[in-house]
Amino acid sequence: MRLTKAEWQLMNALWQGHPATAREIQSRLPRETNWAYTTVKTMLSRLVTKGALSERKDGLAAMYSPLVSRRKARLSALRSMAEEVFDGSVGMLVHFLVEEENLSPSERKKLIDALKDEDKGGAK
Amino acid sequence: MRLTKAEWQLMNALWQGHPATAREIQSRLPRETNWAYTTVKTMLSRLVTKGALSERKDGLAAMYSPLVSRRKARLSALRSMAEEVFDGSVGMLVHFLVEEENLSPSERKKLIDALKDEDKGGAK
DNA sequence: GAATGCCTTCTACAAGTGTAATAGACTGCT
DNA sequence: AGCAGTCTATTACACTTGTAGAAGGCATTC
Repeated sequence: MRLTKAEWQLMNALWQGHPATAREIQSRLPRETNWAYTTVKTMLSRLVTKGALSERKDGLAAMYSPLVSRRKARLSALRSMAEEVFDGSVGMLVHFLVEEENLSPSERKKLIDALKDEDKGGAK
Repeated sequence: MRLTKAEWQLMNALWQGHPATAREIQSRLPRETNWAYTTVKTMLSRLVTKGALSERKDGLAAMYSPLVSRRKARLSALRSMAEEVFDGSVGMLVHFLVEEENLSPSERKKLIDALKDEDKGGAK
């Protein structure tokens, strides 16, 4: 499931709360994103076709819900990026980030803690 | 400079060593990528147009070189991803990765070391 | 019951991508 | 001189993406 930038914007809006109407979604988009209502609808339909969203009729209007969790979508995006950009190595990706991005001391601390927490989180 | 998957493959091949001819580049592509020579050429031309590569005539044949460093391309890809997928927060991206991906103990160790190395690397 | 407003589906269209065939040039052999 | 091999540039074509207008259906309200 490869999402484009525009699609991420829609999905992000959806994950914020669902089910939601096209109107609601439109209103949740980043301010810069000034899409006509029908543009939003077109995009949403395409996401439905792609299997990323479900569409349920509620009276006249359609209610949309994500069919993939944000977590899974994120994982899959990162995996693709590792694949294409970091010779398939997630480890290298992380390492690059840690080296290149200026993380704040508190962020560093949190990360170190997370890294030390070897086999805790059941959230696998 | 937004690169597509196919374009990353070309660029990766280029960064492996440059300048390089289209033939060389073609031979360095991942095995699964079975592009006709003219396909490679088309892509390369498009990358030249985009400003990602330079093309220099050497006799009949063209030699290509990257105009952006791999590092910069990677940074920019990660920034976009953070933007679109992690509410603009690189920190969140890293954290997500560290939590979700099973890094090997040795990778963890390397990362912790890198994180502790607060103000070392001049490679900023 | 005619106008207003909101929703839906259909259609459109330009730009970007993936993928390549074709045809024209030049090089080197025989 | 002519053929084989290699390059290049041009052209093509289907699919995807971004962006939206148009037209038709139902509800609300004068």
